Amino acid sequence: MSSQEVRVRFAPSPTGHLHIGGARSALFNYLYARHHGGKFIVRIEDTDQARNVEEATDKLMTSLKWLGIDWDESTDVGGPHGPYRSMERLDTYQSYLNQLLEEDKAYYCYMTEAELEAEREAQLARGEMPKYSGRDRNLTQEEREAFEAKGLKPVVRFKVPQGDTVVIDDAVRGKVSFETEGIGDFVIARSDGVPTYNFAVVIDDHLMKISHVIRGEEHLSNAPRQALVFEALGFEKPKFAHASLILNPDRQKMSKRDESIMQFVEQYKELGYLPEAIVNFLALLGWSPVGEQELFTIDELIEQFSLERVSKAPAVFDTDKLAWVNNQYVKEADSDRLTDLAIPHLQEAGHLEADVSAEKREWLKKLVKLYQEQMHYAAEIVPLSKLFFQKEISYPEEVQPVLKEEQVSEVLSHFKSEVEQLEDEDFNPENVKKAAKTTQKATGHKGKKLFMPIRVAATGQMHGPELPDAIYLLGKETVLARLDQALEIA
RNA sequence: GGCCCGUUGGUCAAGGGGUUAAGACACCGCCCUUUCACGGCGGUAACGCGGGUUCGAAUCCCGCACGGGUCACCA
Repeated sequence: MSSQEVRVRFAPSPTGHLHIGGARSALFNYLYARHHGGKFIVRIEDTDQARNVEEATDKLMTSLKWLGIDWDESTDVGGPHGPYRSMERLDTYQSYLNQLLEEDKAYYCYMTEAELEAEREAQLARGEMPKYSGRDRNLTQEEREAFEAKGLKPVVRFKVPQGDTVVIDDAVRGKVSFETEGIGDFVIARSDGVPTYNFAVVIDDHLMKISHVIRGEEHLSNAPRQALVFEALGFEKPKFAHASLILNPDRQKMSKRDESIMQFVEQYKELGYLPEAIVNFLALLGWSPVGEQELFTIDELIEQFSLERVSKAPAVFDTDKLAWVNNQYVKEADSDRLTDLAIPHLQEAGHLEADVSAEKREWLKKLVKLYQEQMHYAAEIVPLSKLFFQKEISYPEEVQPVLKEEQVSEVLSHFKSEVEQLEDEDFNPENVKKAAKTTQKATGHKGKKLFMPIRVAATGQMHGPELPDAIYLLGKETVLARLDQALEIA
Protein backbone atom coordinates (compact mmCIF):
# COMPACT_ATOMS: atom_id res chain seq x y z
CA MET A 1 0.00 0.00 0.00
CA SER A 2 1.34 3.32 -0.97
CA SER A 3 -0.10 5.06 2.04
CA GLN A 4 0.11 3.60 5.49
CA GLU A 5 -3.28 4.83 6.48
CA VAL A 6 -6.00 2.24 6.73
CA ARG A 7 -8.91 3.29 4.57
CA VAL A 8 -11.74 0.86 4.10
CA ARG A 9 -15.19 1.14 2.66
CA PHE A 10 -18.64 -0.30 2.58
CA ALA A 11 -19.96 0.06 -0.96
CA PRO A 12 -23.56 -1.06 -1.23
CA SER A 13 -25.82 -0.61 -4.19
CA PRO A 14 -28.94 1.30 -3.20
CA THR A 15 -31.43 -1.44 -3.95
CA GLY A 16 -33.26 -1.76 -0.67
CA HIS A 17 -32.91 -2.17 3.04
CA LEU A 18 -29.69 -3.04 4.81
CA HIS A 19 -29.24 -6.78 4.52
CA ILE A 20 -27.77 -8.91 7.28
CA GLY A 21 -24.82 -9.82 5.11
CA GLY A 22 -24.24 -6.21 4.18
CA ALA A 23 -24.45 -5.20 7.79
CA ARG A 24 -21.75 -7.65 8.69
CA SER A 25 -19.52 -6.47 5.87
CA ALA A 26 -20.02 -2.90 7.00
CA LEU A 27 -19.29 -3.91 10.57
CA PHE A 28 -16.07 -5.74 9.73
CA ASN A 29 -14.86 -2.76 7.74
CA TYR A 30 -15.84 -0.39 10.49
CA LEU A 31 -14.14 -2.46 13.18
CA TYR A 32 -11.02 -2.77 11.11
CA ALA A 33 -10.85 0.95 10.43
CA ARG A 34 -11.42 1.91 14.05
CA HIS A 35 -9.00 -0.68 15.32
CA HIS A 36 -6.26 0.80 13.18
CA GLY A 37 -7.25 4.39 13.64
CA GLY A 38 -8.11 4.57 9.95
CA LYS A 39 -11.04 5.84 7.97
CA PHE A 40 -14.31 4.16 7.20
CA ILE A 41 -16.05 5.24 4.03
CA VAL A 42 -19.57 4.55 2.85
CA ARG A 43 -19.79 4.77 -0.89
CA ILE A 44 -22.89 4.24 -2.99
CA GLU A 45 -22.50 2.06 -6.07
CA ASP A 46 -25.54 3.04 -8.05
CA THR A 47 -24.42 2.32 -11.61
CA ASP A 48 -27.25 -0.11 -12.17
CA GLN A 49 -29.93 2.48 -12.55
CA ALA A 50 -32.59 -0.07 -13.26
CA ARG A 51 -32.20 -1.50 -9.79
CA ASN A 52 -31.82 1.62 -7.82
CA VAL A 53 -34.53 2.21 -5.29
CA GLU A 54 -35.56 5.70 -4.36
CA GLU A 55 -35.08 5.87 -0.61
CA ALA A 56 -32.56 3.07 -0.39
CA THR A 57 -29.51 5.16 0.40
CA ASP A 58 -31.28 6.82 3.29
CA LYS A 59 -32.55 3.53 4.59
CA LEU A 60 -29.12 1.97 4.38
CA MET A 61 -27.57 4.83 6.26
CA THR A 62 -30.30 4.99 8.83
CA SER A 63 -29.85 1.31 9.62
CA LEU A 64 -26.09 1.67 9.81
CA LYS A 65 -26.40 4.56 12.21
CA TRP A 66 -28.93 2.68 14.26
CA LEU A 67 -26.40 -0.12 14.64
CA GLY A 68 -23.90 2.41 15.91
CA ILE A 69 -21.73 2.26 12.81
CA ASP A 70 -20.65 5.71 11.75
CA TRP A 71 -18.44 6.82 8.90
CA ASP A 72 -15.85 9.41 8.09
CA GLU A 73 -16.59 10.05 4.46
CA SER A 74 -19.74 9.58 2.45
CA THR A 75 -22.49 11.22 0.45
CA ASP A 76 -23.87 13.05 3.47
CA VAL A 77 -20.73 14.24 5.22
CA GLY A 78 -18.60 14.56 2.13
CA GLY A 79 -14.87 14.02 2.26
CA PRO A 80 -11.69 14.73 0.35
CA HIS A 81 -12.23 12.06 -2.32
CA GLY A 82 -15.83 12.59 -3.31
CA PRO A 83 -18.29 12.45 -4.74
CA TYR A 84 -19.23 9.22 -2.99
CA ARG A 85 -21.92 8.16 -5.39
CA SER A 86 -20.96 6.44 -8.63
CA MET A 87 -23.45 8.24 -10.82
CA GLU A 88 -21.85 11.51 -9.84
CA ARG A 89 -18.45 10.27 -10.96
CA LEU A 90 -19.25 9.51 -14.58
CA ASP A 91 -16.73 11.97 -15.98
CA THR A 92 -13.99 10.41 -13.94
CA TYR A 93 -14.80 6.94 -15.18
CA GLN A 94 -14.94 8.18 -18.75
CA SER A 95 -11.37 9.39 -18.78
CA TYR A 96 -10.06 6.06 -17.51
CA LEU A 97 -12.27 4.29 -20.00
CA ASN A 98 -10.70 6.34 -22.77
CA GLN A 99 -7.28 5.52 -21.48
CA LEU A 100 -7.91 1.79 -21.72
CA LEU A 101 -9.45 2.18 -25.14
CA GLU A 102 -6.48 4.14 -26.40
CA GLU A 103 -4.04 1.65 -24.99
CA ASP A 104 -5.97 -1.16 -26.64
CA LYS A 105 -6.71 -2.69 -23.27
CA ALA A 106 -10.41 -2.40 -23.90
CA TYR A 107 -12.56 -2.40 -27.00
CA TYR A 108 -16.01 -1.70 -28.30
CA CYS A 109 -18.29 -4.66 -28.71
CA TYR A 110 -21.36 -4.40 -30.89
CA MET A 111 -22.97 -7.71 -30.23
CA THR A 112 -26.64 -7.41 -29.53
CA GLU A 113 -28.41 -9.15 -26.76
CA ALA A 114 -29.95 -11.52 -29.27
CA GLU A 115 -26.57 -12.40 -30.73
CA LEU A 116 -25.11 -12.93 -27.31
CA GLU A 117 -28.03 -15.15 -26.47
CA ALA A 118 -27.61 -17.16 -29.67
CA GLU A 119 -23.94 -17.58 -28.95
CA ARG A 120 -24.70 -18.75 -25.46
CA GLU A 121 -27.19 -21.29 -26.70
CA ALA A 122 -24.84 -22.62 -29.31
CA GLN A 123 -22.16 -23.10 -26.71
CA LEU A 124 -24.58 -24.84 -24.43
CA ALA A 125 -25.72 -27.09 -27.28
CA ARG A 126 -22.13 -28.10 -27.86
CA GLY A 127 -21.84 -28.90 -24.19
CA GLU A 128 -19.60 -25.94 -23.59
CA MET A 129 -20.02 -23.40 -20.92
CA PRO A 130 -21.16 -19.96 -22.01
CA LYS A 131 -18.42 -17.40 -22.23
CA TYR A 132 -18.09 -14.38 -24.47
CA SER A 133 -16.37 -15.46 -27.65
CA GLY A 134 -14.39 -12.32 -28.25
CA ARG A 135 -15.94 -11.74 -31.64
CA ASP A 136 -15.39 -7.99 -31.63
CA ARG A 137 -11.99 -8.12 -29.99
CA ASN A 138 -10.10 -7.00 -33.05
CA LEU A 139 -12.52 -4.97 -35.09
CA THR A 140 -11.14 -2.81 -37.86
CA GLN A 141 -12.12 0.79 -38.20
CA GLU A 142 -14.32 -0.12 -41.19
CA GLU A 143 -16.12 -2.87 -39.32
CA ARG A 144 -16.78 -0.54 -36.46
CA GLU A 145 -18.17 2.09 -38.75
CA ALA A 146 -20.41 -0.49 -40.36
CA PHE A 147 -21.90 -1.37 -37.00
CA GLU A 148 -22.25 2.27 -36.08
CA ALA A 149 -24.01 2.90 -39.37
CA LYS A 150 -26.54 0.28 -38.35
CA GLY A 151 -27.19 2.34 -35.28
CA LEU A 152 -25.72 -0.17 -32.84
CA LYS A 153 -24.59 1.22 -29.53
CA PRO A 154 -21.53 -0.66 -28.31
CA VAL A 155 -20.53 -1.73 -24.84
CA VAL A 156 -16.91 -1.52 -23.79
CA ARG A 157 -15.25 -4.77 -22.93
CA PHE A 158 -12.04 -5.25 -21.05
CA LYS A 159 -9.43 -7.19 -22.98
CA VAL A 160 -8.50 -9.95 -20.60
CA PRO A 161 -4.89 -10.96 -21.28
CA GLN A 162 -4.85 -14.62 -22.15
CA GLY A 163 -2.50 -17.18 -20.71
CA ASP A 164 -1.97 -15.32 -17.49
CA THR A 165 -2.45 -16.22 -13.88
CA VAL A 166 -3.89 -13.70 -11.49
CA VAL A 167 -2.96 -14.19 -7.89
CA ILE A 168 -5.01 -12.60 -5.18
CA ASP A 169 -3.20 -12.38 -1.90
CA ASP A 170 -6.20 -12.56 0.35
CA ALA A 171 -5.89 -11.60 3.99
CA VAL A 172 -8.18 -14.38 5.11
CA ARG A 173 -7.65 -17.04 2.45
CA GLY A 174 -4.01 -16.68 1.55
CA LYS A 175 -2.95 -16.78 -2.09
CA VAL A 176 -5.77 -17.62 -4.45
CA SER A 177 -4.94 -17.94 -8.11
CA PHE A 178 -7.06 -17.76 -11.23
CA GLU A 179 -6.18 -18.51 -14.84
CA THR A 180 -7.26 -15.72 -17.15
CA GLU A 181 -8.41 -18.46 -19.54
CA GLY A 182 -11.50 -18.81 -17.44
CA ILE A 183 -12.37 -15.15 -17.55
CA GLY A 184 -14.13 -13.87 -20.63
CA ASP A 185 -13.73 -10.28 -21.78
CA PHE A 186 -16.15 -8.62 -19.43
CA VAL A 187 -18.18 -5.50 -19.93
CA ILE A 188 -16.81 -2.42 -18.21
CA ALA A 189 -19.17 0.13 -19.72
CA ARG A 190 -22.74 -0.35 -20.79
CA SER A 191 -24.06 0.79 -24.12
CA ASP A 192 -25.33 3.96 -22.49
CA GLY A 193 -21.82 4.72 -21.35
CA VAL A 194 -22.38 4.00 -17.66
CA PRO A 195 -19.62 1.82 -16.28
CA THR A 196 -20.34 -1.48 -14.62
CA TYR A 197 -19.50 -2.30 -11.05
CA ASN A 198 -16.31 -4.17 -11.88
CA PHE A 199 -14.88 -1.07 -13.48
CA ALA A 200 -16.28 1.61 -11.21
CA VAL A 201 -15.11 -0.05 -7.99
CA VAL A 202 -11.56 -0.14 -9.20
CA ILE A 203 -11.51 3.54 -10.08
CA ASP A 204 -13.26 4.45 -6.85
CA ASP A 205 -11.08 2.28 -4.65
CA HIS A 206 -7.97 3.72 -6.22
CA LEU A 207 -9.02 7.34 -6.14
CA MET A 208 -10.35 7.03 -2.62
CA LYS A 209 -7.08 5.45 -1.57
CA ILE A 210 -8.75 2.36 -0.22
CA SER A 211 -6.15 0.22 1.51
CA HIS A 212 -8.21 -2.91 2.22
CA VAL A 213 -11.22 -4.34 0.49
CA ILE A 214 -13.11 -6.36 3.06
CA ARG A 215 -16.24 -8.02 1.73
CA GLY A 216 -18.13 -11.27 1.39
CA GLU A 217 -16.98 -14.38 -0.40
CA GLU A 218 -19.45 -13.85 -3.22
CA HIS A 219 -17.01 -11.24 -4.48
CA LEU A 220 -14.01 -13.53 -4.52
CA SER A 221 -14.49 -14.47 -8.14
CA ASN A 222 -14.76 -10.79 -9.03
CA ALA A 223 -11.41 -10.12 -7.46
CA PRO A 224 -9.29 -11.30 -10.41
CA ARG A 225 -11.30 -9.13 -12.81
CA GLN A 226 -10.77 -6.13 -10.63
CA ALA A 227 -7.12 -7.00 -10.14
CA LEU A 228 -6.72 -7.05 -13.91
CA VAL A 229 -8.25 -3.60 -14.21
CA PHE A 230 -6.02 -2.27 -11.44
CA GLU A 231 -3.02 -3.55 -13.33
CA ALA A 232 -4.17 -2.30 -16.71
CA LEU A 233 -4.57 1.18 -15.29
CA GLY A 234 -1.27 1.02 -13.50
CA PHE A 235 -2.88 1.28 -10.10
CA GLU A 236 -1.62 -0.32 -6.97
CA LYS A 237 -4.03 -2.93 -5.67
CA PRO A 238 -5.59 -2.78 -2.23
CA LYS A 239 -5.30 -5.76 0.06
CA PHE A 240 -8.28 -8.04 -0.36
CA ALA A 241 -10.02 -9.88 2.45
CA HIS A 242 -12.96 -12.11 1.66
CA ALA A 243 -15.00 -13.20 4.63
CA SER A 244 -17.16 -16.25 4.26
CA LEU A 245 -20.85 -16.02 3.61
CA ILE A 246 -23.67 -15.97 6.05
CA LEU A 247 -26.01 -18.84 5.30
CA ASN A 248 -29.66 -19.37 6.03
CA PRO A 249 -30.70 -22.46 8.00
CA ASP A 250 -30.82 -24.40 4.72
CA ARG A 251 -27.13 -23.67 4.29
CA GLN A 252 -27.73 -21.48 1.29
CA LYS A 253 -26.49 -17.96 0.88
CA MET A 254 -29.06 -15.71 2.47
CA SER A 255 -30.94 -14.44 -0.51
CA LYS A 256 -33.22 -11.49 -0.40
CA ARG A 257 -36.16 -13.55 -1.49
CA ASP A 258 -35.66 -16.26 1.08
CA GLU A 259 -38.59 -16.29 3.42
CA SER A 260 -37.31 -18.84 5.91
CA ILE A 261 -35.53 -16.15 7.81
CA MET A 262 -35.61 -12.41 8.25
CA GLN A 263 -33.01 -10.81 6.01
CA PHE A 264 -32.93 -7.19 6.93
CA VAL A 265 -31.64 -5.24 9.87
CA GLU A 266 -34.75 -3.14 9.90
CA GLN A 267 -36.95 -6.17 10.50
CA TYR A 268 -35.02 -6.99 13.63
CA LYS A 269 -35.25 -3.41 14.71
CA GLU A 270 -38.99 -3.48 14.30
CA LEU A 271 -39.26 -6.55 16.47
CA GLY A 272 -37.46 -4.75 19.21
CA TYR A 273 -34.01 -6.23 18.95
CA LEU A 274 -31.30 -4.03 20.39
CA PRO A 275 -28.62 -2.69 18.02
CA GLU A 276 -25.78 -3.45 20.39
CA ALA A 277 -26.94 -7.07 20.52
CA ILE A 278 -27.13 -7.37 16.76
CA VAL A 279 -23.66 -5.92 16.40
CA ASN A 280 -22.36 -8.31 19.04
CA PHE A 281 -23.97 -11.29 17.34
CA LEU A 282 -22.90 -10.29 13.83
CA ALA A 283 -19.31 -9.80 14.92
CA LEU A 284 -19.24 -13.38 16.13
CA LEU A 285 -20.51 -14.69 12.79
CA GLY A 286 -17.38 -15.36 10.86
CA TRP A 287 -14.97 -13.87 13.34
CA SER A 288 -13.87 -15.16 16.70
CA PRO A 289 -12.15 -13.41 19.55
CA VAL A 290 -9.16 -14.85 21.34
CA GLY A 291 -10.73 -15.75 24.67
CA GLU A 292 -14.05 -17.19 25.66
CA GLN A 293 -15.94 -13.97 26.10
CA GLU A 294 -19.29 -13.92 24.33
CA LEU A 295 -20.60 -10.46 25.10
CA PHE A 296 -18.81 -7.45 23.70
CA THR A 297 -19.46 -3.76 23.53
CA ILE A 298 -18.64 -2.24 20.19
CA ASP A 299 -15.54 -0.66 21.72
CA GLU A 300 -14.34 -4.05 22.88
CA LEU A 301 -14.92 -5.38 19.39
CA ILE A 302 -12.90 -2.54 17.94
CA GLU A 303 -10.09 -3.33 20.30
CA GLN A 304 -10.03 -7.04 19.54
CA PHE A 305 -10.96 -7.28 15.89
CA SER A 306 -8.42 -8.63 13.45
CA LEU A 307 -8.57 -10.04 9.94
CA GLU A 308 -6.42 -12.98 11.01
CA ARG A 309 -9.30 -14.37 13.02
CA VAL A 310 -11.91 -14.05 10.32
CA SER A 311 -13.19 -17.47 9.36
CA LYS A 312 -12.94 -19.08 5.95
CA ALA A 313 -15.90 -21.36 6.50
CA PRO A 314 -19.43 -20.11 5.99
CA ALA A 315 -21.64 -19.55 9.01
CA VAL A 316 -25.32 -20.31 9.47
CA PHE A 317 -27.35 -17.47 10.89
CA ASP A 318 -28.69 -18.90 14.14
CA THR A 319 -31.71 -16.98 15.31
CA ASP A 320 -31.73 -18.83 18.64
CA LYS A 321 -28.31 -17.54 19.45
CA LEU A 322 -29.27 -14.04 18.34
CA ALA A 323 -32.27 -14.20 20.64
CA TRP A 324 -30.05 -15.26 23.51
CA VAL A 325 -27.56 -12.49 22.88
CA ASN A 326 -30.35 -9.99 22.65
CA ASN A 327 -31.84 -11.20 25.90
CA GLN A 328 -28.50 -10.64 27.59
CA TYR A 329 -28.77 -7.01 26.62
CA VAL A 330 -32.48 -6.78 27.37
CA LYS A 331 -31.80 -7.87 30.93
CA GLU A 332 -29.38 -5.02 31.38
CA ALA A 333 -31.40 -2.47 29.45
CA ASP A 334 -33.12 0.53 30.94
CA SER A 335 -36.79 -0.29 31.44
CA ASP A 336 -37.96 3.03 30.05
CA ARG A 337 -36.15 2.23 26.84
CA LEU A 338 -37.73 -1.21 26.76
CA THR A 339 -41.13 0.23 27.53
CA ASP A 340 -40.81 2.54 24.55
CA LEU A 341 -39.98 -0.45 22.39
CA ALA A 342 -42.82 -2.53 23.78
CA ILE A 343 -45.62 0.00 23.47
CA PRO A 344 -46.05 -0.11 19.67
CA HIS A 345 -46.37 -3.89 19.76
CA LEU A 346 -48.96 -3.78 22.48
CA GLN A 347 -50.84 -1.17 20.51
CA GLU A 348 -50.67 -3.20 17.39
CA ALA A 349 -52.04 -6.18 19.27
CA GLY A 350 -54.97 -4.03 20.31
CA HIS A 351 -54.00 -4.15 23.98
CA LEU A 352 -53.30 -0.50 24.22
CA GLU A 353 -54.91 2.67 23.00
CA ALA A 354 -52.93 5.01 20.80
CA ASP A 355 -52.71 7.58 23.55
CA VAL A 356 -50.90 6.17 26.56
CA SER A 357 -51.55 8.06 29.79
CA ALA A 358 -48.74 8.70 32.22
CA GLU A 359 -50.45 6.43 34.69
CA LYS A 360 -50.80 3.65 32.16
CA ARG A 361 -47.20 4.06 31.20
CA GLU A 362 -46.10 3.53 34.78
CA TRP A 363 -48.09 0.34 34.84
CA LEU A 364 -46.54 -0.73 31.52
CA LYS A 365 -43.09 -0.08 32.82
CA LYS A 366 -43.77 -2.42 35.71
CA LEU A 367 -45.14 -4.97 33.30
CA VAL A 368 -42.00 -4.75 31.19
CA LYS A 369 -39.83 -5.15 34.26
CA LEU A 370 -41.83 -8.21 35.16
CA TYR A 371 -40.84 -9.88 31.91
CA GLN A 372 -37.47 -8.28 31.36
CA GLU A 373 -35.48 -11.33 32.39
CA GLN A 374 -37.13 -13.71 30.00
CA MET A 375 -37.96 -11.43 27.10
CA HIS A 376 -35.74 -12.07 24.10
CA TYR A 377 -36.89 -9.00 22.21
CA ALA A 378 -39.54 -6.35 22.73
CA ALA A 379 -42.24 -7.82 20.51
CA GLU A 380 -42.30 -10.87 22.76
CA ILE A 381 -44.04 -8.78 25.37
CA VAL A 382 -47.30 -9.40 23.52
CA PRO A 383 -47.53 -13.20 23.85
CA LEU A 384 -45.75 -13.09 27.20
CA SER A 385 -48.14 -10.65 28.81
CA LYS A 386 -51.30 -11.85 27.11
CA LEU A 387 -52.88 -12.82 30.39
CA PHE A 388 -52.88 -9.19 31.47
CA PHE A 389 -55.08 -8.13 28.63
CA GLN A 390 -57.68 -10.85 28.59
CA LYS A 391 -60.96 -10.07 30.23
CA GLU A 392 -61.97 -13.70 30.25
CA ILE A 393 -59.40 -16.25 31.18
CA SER A 394 -59.51 -19.88 30.20
CA TYR A 395 -57.70 -22.74 31.81
CA PRO A 396 -56.02 -24.90 29.21
CA GLU A 397 -55.86 -28.66 29.37
CA GLU A 398 -52.38 -28.87 30.84
CA VAL A 399 -53.17 -26.76 33.89
CA GLN A 400 -56.41 -28.52 34.77
CA PRO A 401 -54.73 -31.19 36.92
CA VAL A 402 -53.17 -28.48 39.07
CA LEU A 403 -56.58 -27.03 39.78
CA LYS A 404 -58.02 -30.43 40.66
CA GLU A 405 -55.63 -31.31 43.44
CA GLU A 406 -57.42 -31.83 46.71
CA GLN A 407 -56.01 -28.88 48.64
CA VAL A 408 -56.89 -26.39 45.93
CA SER A 409 -60.30 -25.14 46.99
CA GLU A 410 -59.13 -24.68 50.54
CA VAL A 411 -56.02 -22.78 49.46
CA LEU A 412 -57.81 -20.69 46.91
CA SER A 413 -60.74 -19.70 49.08
CA HIS A 414 -58.49 -18.77 51.93
CA PHE A 415 -56.20 -16.75 49.72
CA LYS A 416 -59.22 -15.10 48.20
CA SER A 417 -60.54 -13.96 51.54
CA GLU A 418 -57.12 -12.59 52.43
CA VAL A 419 -57.05 -10.58 49.25
CA GLU A 420 -60.61 -9.37 49.75
CA GLN A 421 -59.69 -7.97 53.10
CA LEU A 422 -56.97 -5.81 51.61
CA GLU A 423 -57.91 -2.18 51.16
CA ASP A 424 -57.31 -0.96 47.64
CA GLU A 425 -54.40 1.20 48.68
CA ASP A 426 -52.84 -1.75 50.48
CA PHE A 427 -53.07 -3.98 47.45
CA ASN A 428 -49.40 -4.30 46.54
CA PRO A 429 -46.85 -7.07 45.98
CA GLU A 430 -45.70 -7.09 49.59
CA ASN A 431 -49.16 -7.60 50.96
CA VAL A 432 -50.04 -10.16 48.33
CA LYS A 433 -47.01 -12.05 49.49
CA LYS A 434 -48.22 -11.74 53.07
CA ALA A 435 -51.60 -13.04 52.02
CA ALA A 436 -49.93 -16.13 50.65
CA LYS A 437 -47.98 -16.53 53.85
CA THR A 438 -51.12 -16.25 55.93
CA THR A 439 -52.82 -18.77 53.70
CA GLN A 440 -49.92 -21.12 54.20
CA LYS A 441 -50.20 -20.87 57.96
CA ALA A 442 -53.93 -21.31 57.95
CA THR A 443 -54.07 -24.24 55.57
CA GLY A 444 -50.76 -25.93 56.24
CA HIS A 445 -49.96 -26.07 52.55
CA LYS A 446 -46.76 -24.59 51.22
CA GLY A 447 -44.45 -24.56 48.23
CA LYS A 448 -45.92 -25.94 45.04
CA LYS A 449 -49.12 -26.98 46.78
CA LEU A 450 -49.67 -23.40 47.78
CA PHE A 451 -48.30 -21.33 44.92
CA MET A 452 -49.21 -23.43 41.90
CA PRO A 453 -52.94 -23.22 42.40
CA ILE A 454 -52.74 -19.49 42.98
CA ARG A 455 -50.47 -19.03 39.98
CA VAL A 456 -52.67 -21.09 37.70
CA ALA A 457 -55.87 -19.49 38.97
CA ALA A 458 -54.56 -15.98 38.49
CA THR A 459 -52.60 -16.41 35.29
CA GLY A 460 -53.86 -19.56 33.63
CA GLN A 461 -50.27 -20.65 33.27
CA MET A 462 -47.86 -22.90 35.11
CA HIS A 463 -44.90 -20.90 33.96
CA GLY A 464 -44.88 -17.17 34.26
CA PRO A 465 -43.57 -14.09 35.93
CA GLU A 466 -42.95 -13.29 39.57
CA LEU A 467 -46.30 -14.05 41.21
CA PRO A 468 -46.90 -11.28 43.78
CA ASP A 469 -45.94 -8.68 41.19
CA ALA A 470 -48.12 -10.27 38.57
CA ILE A 471 -51.10 -10.35 40.90
CA TYR A 472 -50.54 -6.76 41.86
CA LEU A 473 -50.37 -5.67 38.23
CA LEU A 474 -53.45 -7.69 37.40
CA GLY A 475 -55.40 -5.71 39.95
CA LYS A 476 -57.52 -6.81 42.85
CA GLU A 477 -60.77 -7.04 40.99
CA THR A 478 -59.43 -9.20 38.17
CA VAL A 479 -57.63 -11.51 40.54
CA LEU A 480 -60.72 -12.00 42.68
CA ALA A 481 -62.79 -12.82 39.61
CA ARG A 482 -60.25 -15.35 38.42
CA LEU A 483 -60.05 -16.91 41.85
CA ASP A 484 -63.79 -17.42 41.72
CA GLN A 485 -63.57 -18.89 38.28
CA ALA A 486 -60.88 -21.34 39.34
CA LEU A 487 -62.82 -22.25 42.44
CA GLU A 488 -65.65 -23.49 40.25
CA ILE A 489 -63.34 -26.01 38.64
CA ALA A 490 -61.57 -27.02 41.82
C1' G B 1 -20.20 -28.07 -16.26
C1' G B 2 -15.45 -24.59 -15.79
C1' C B 3 -13.15 -21.76 -12.12
C1' C B 4 -12.80 -20.60 -6.90
C1' C B 5 -13.66 -21.36 -1.63
C1' G B 6 -14.81 -24.47 2.25
C1' U B 7 -15.62 -29.23 5.53
C1' U B 8 -14.41 -29.99 14.16
C1' G B 9 -21.23 -31.75 17.97
C1' G B 10 -28.04 -29.66 15.47
C1' U B 11 -25.81 -24.25 15.27
C1' C B 12 -21.59 -20.54 16.28
C1' A B 13 -16.73 -22.00 17.13
C1' A B 14 -11.26 -22.72 19.74
C1' G B 15 -7.37 -25.71 18.72
C1' G B 16 -2.86 -25.71 13.13
C1' G B 17 1.90 -32.50 14.67
C1' G B 18 1.55 -35.47 21.04
C1' U B 19 -5.04 -32.04 24.38
C1' U B 20 -9.42 -36.29 28.68
C1' A B 21 -10.66 -32.13 21.30
C1' A B 22 -12.17 -25.65 24.76
C1' G B 23 -16.27 -22.38 25.22
C1' A B 24 -21.29 -20.45 23.68
C1' C B 25 -26.53 -21.32 21.75
C1' A B 26 -30.24 -25.12 21.67
C1' C B 27 -31.71 -29.67 24.27
C1' C B 28 -31.92 -32.82 28.89
C1' G B 29 -31.13 -33.42 34.27
C1' C B 30 -30.07 -31.56 39.16
C1' C B 31 -29.68 -27.39 42.62
C1' C B 32 -31.37 -22.47 44.20
C1' U B 33 -36.07 -19.85 44.62
C1' U B 34 -42.22 -21.68 49.80
C1' U B 35 -44.46 -21.20 43.02
C1' C B 36 -42.45 -19.28 38.25
C1' A B 37 -38.48 -17.00 35.89
C1' C B 38 -33.28 -15.60 36.34
C1' G B 39 -29.02 -17.96 37.96
C1' G B 40 -25.57 -22.11 39.33
C1' C B 41 -23.85 -27.11 38.44
C1' G B 42 -23.77 -31.27 35.33
C1' G B 43 -25.02 -34.28 30.90
C1' U B 44 -25.98 -35.90 25.60
C1' A B 45 -23.31 -34.60 21.19
C1' A B 46 -17.94 -33.43 16.62
C1' C B 47 -12.57 -33.70 13.74
C1' G B 48 -16.47 -36.15 5.86
C1' C B 49 -13.84 -40.58 3.42
C1' G B 50 -9.35 -42.93 1.44
C1' G B 51 -4.30 -42.82 0.82
C1' G B 52 0.38 -40.95 2.15
C1' U B 53 4.46 -38.14 5.35
C1' U B 54 5.66 -39.07 10.60
C1' C B 55 7.61 -42.61 16.36
C1' G B 56 2.87 -39.94 16.44
C1' A B 57 -2.12 -36.60 12.19
C1' A B 58 -8.28 -33.21 13.74
C1' U B 59 -3.73 -30.59 12.65
C1' C B 60 0.98 -31.37 6.86
C1' C B 61 0.46 -33.48 1.45
C1' C B 62 -2.54 -35.91 -2.45
C1' G B 63 -7.09 -37.87 -4.19
C1' C B 64 -12.26 -38.44 -3.56
C1' A B 65 -16.92 -37.13 -1.65
C1' C B 66 -20.06 -33.47 -0.03
C1' G B 67 -21.51 -28.31 0.62
C1' G B 68 -21.24 -23.40 -1.11
C1' G B 69 -19.91 -19.22 -4.29
C1' U B 70 -19.35 -17.43 -9.20
C1' C B 71 -19.58 -17.59 -14.38
C1' A B 72 -24.89 -10.59 -16.48
C1' C B 73 -24.95 -4.25 -20.36
C1' C B 74 -26.26 -7.04 -10.93
C1' A B 75 -23.61 -5.52 -7.14
